[in-house]
Amino acid sequence: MATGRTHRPATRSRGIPEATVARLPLYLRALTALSERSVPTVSSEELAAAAGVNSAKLRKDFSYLGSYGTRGVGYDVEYLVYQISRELGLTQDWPVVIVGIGNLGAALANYGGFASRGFRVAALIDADPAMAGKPVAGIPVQHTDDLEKIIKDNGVSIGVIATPAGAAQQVCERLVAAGVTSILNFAPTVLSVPDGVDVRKVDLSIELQILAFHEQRKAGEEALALAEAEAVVEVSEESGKGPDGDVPAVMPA
Amino acid sequence: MATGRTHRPATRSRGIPEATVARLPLYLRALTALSERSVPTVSSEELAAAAGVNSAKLRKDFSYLGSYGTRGVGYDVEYLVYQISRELGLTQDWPVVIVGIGNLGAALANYGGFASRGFRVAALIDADPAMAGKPVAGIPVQHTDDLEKIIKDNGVSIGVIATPAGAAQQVCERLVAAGVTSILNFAPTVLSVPDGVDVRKVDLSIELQILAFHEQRKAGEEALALAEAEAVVEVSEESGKGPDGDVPAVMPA
DNA sequence: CCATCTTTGTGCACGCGTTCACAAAGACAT
DNA sequence: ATGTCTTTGTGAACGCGTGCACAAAGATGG
Ligand SMILES: NC(=O)c1ccc[n+]([C@@H]2O[C@H](COP(=O)([O-])OP(=O)(O)OC[C@H]3O[C@@H](n4cnc5c(N)ncnc54)[C@H](O)[C@@H]3O)[C@@H](O)[C@H]2O)c1
Ligand SMILES: NC(=O)c1ccc[n+]([C@@H]2O[C@H](COP(=O)([O-])OP(=O)(O)OC[C@H]3O[C@@H](n4cnc5c(N)ncnc54)[C@H](O)[C@@H]3O)[C@@H](O)[C@H]2O)c1
Repeated sequence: MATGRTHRPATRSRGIPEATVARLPLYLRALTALSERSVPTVSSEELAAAAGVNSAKLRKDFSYLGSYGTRGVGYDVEYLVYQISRELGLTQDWPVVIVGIGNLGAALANYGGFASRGFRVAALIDADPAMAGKPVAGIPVQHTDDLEKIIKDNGVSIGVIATPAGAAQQVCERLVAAGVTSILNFAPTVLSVPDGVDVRKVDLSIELQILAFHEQRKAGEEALALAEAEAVVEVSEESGKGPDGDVPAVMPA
Repeated sequence: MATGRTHRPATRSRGIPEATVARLPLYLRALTALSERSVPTVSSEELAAAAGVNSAKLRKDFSYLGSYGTRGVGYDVEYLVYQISRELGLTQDWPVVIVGIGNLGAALANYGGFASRGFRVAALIDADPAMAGKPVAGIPVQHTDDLEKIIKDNGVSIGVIATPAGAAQQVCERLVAAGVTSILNFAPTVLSVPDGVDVRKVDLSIELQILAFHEQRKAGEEALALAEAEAVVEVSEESGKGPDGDVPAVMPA
């Protein structure tokens, strides 16, 4: 998802696969829930079910972190929570700025899930002078003019962009110039960033379009199945019509 | 990202790879921008740059849809917009319901990017009786009691869940029972759904944790590089310390 | 101390996705 | 018509991610 460099120079350090990294938060969430219920140990099978993944995959994922399980018993919940947290860098505090405090930015600022994992909203930034000083989620909004100073004063390395698409690239450049090296982008634009900066994007519209594709496919197959059931004896009379019009104009009401 | 079934029984119809489907919206967005600037044709190289992908990948992606390019020239923008829209199922209207009209749900309801791509917010649903009837983004919020009726009356097949995590699974089950077959989940939970239902999730917390991992890795490598530069002659005196403590306690200020 | 039973950790095979590299296709000029 | 030049479409190689299946590890009970 990193837009800047799709080509990754391989996680050299201890080489945890990117796919594994993306699942660690999932495991952590499931483990935290178990921890809150004071469950002492958990098997790969149980934890995998809770996280919605294959148990072999989970075990392989954990094997990249080291041998933290006990054969015949399972994994110690508390210990694993600690190890994964440490691996993800959640044992330290990450100050985050949100730029663009509109509908979405305000919702993000109000989101409780931030603080629960070591992420702290250090500042809210918006270009609208009318918003400056107004508190959102208890934090006063600051003006874009002070962006660089805010970043540096707070030692921020993670920025969230929730501005309109047109402003995103420019905001991104200012963030990066000020020292931000990780960006979470909600604006529907491709951000170009220098090497060494990670970008991840969240795009509602893309997710919906992917769902629509599968939805259409389901409807198409259904219609096809119906057509087949009806025209069992019917012979193809007008085939070879080209690559177009393969899906008949059967729209689900 | 589909949580229900990670294992996909292969897109049988004409077999467009899942990875390609996920990129089509990206191409479509770039093409739409070109179309608005009245650019008639575009080469794979240019379009790939605009979409932030490799040009060979883009050409291969398009090859799954058919041969829509002209060698020596490139692709006809308008034609390609139409073909991709058709492939994604965006030539028809998709009524969508949003369940859970809190901070996030309200932001989603206010989002303009919905309508622009054939998605129409058919209804807003919340469990809070105090919200019933109140308009959000011009649409009156309806109570959860009527969920099934709303789904059926509007022929909704795509649902968005923006409730607290605790309510998500239950809401999901009601949606599915009422006929919804595609779900976009914003709640931080694993949803279990029957076969034939697609689930995609958007999880802010997970994205941030992935960024934190890389951020930590960057800081670690930097510290390592510094340490190496300092201790060029220094011999390892206390190695073989086990799999722990590999990253020294050097935290970025 | 030994047998049994559970569960981890991983070698291996397979399939998907990515990228390179190039032949073929066609536009365009002469 | 012929040649040149651009750009597509794709065969092939490679690498990553996934999941099976099982041996090794260790707990537990007698
Ligand atoms: N609302 C959603 O649910 C949603 C969903 C997906 C994506 N998005 C995207 O997120 C972004 C924000 O959406 P929104 O609905 O909150 O829009 P919005 O118009 O409500 O808010 C945008 C905010 O950004 C501020 N802004 C504009 N230019 C800026 C700049 N240069 N620097 C700092 N701040 C600036 C504006 O003052 C405004 O407060 C958009 O790109 C949108 O496409 C929104
Ligand atoms: N706000 C964010 O930026 C953000 C970001 C990421 C994830 N999330 C997740 O999205 C979800 C919503 O977040 P939020 O900040 O809007 O929370 P919120 O508390 O503001 O809103 C939740 C809404 O859901 C409604 N609700 C509760 N139970 C319901 C039910 N059974 N049926 C229908 N509606 C019900 C509540 O009445 C409330 O209006 C949460 O799961 C949260 O973790 C939010």
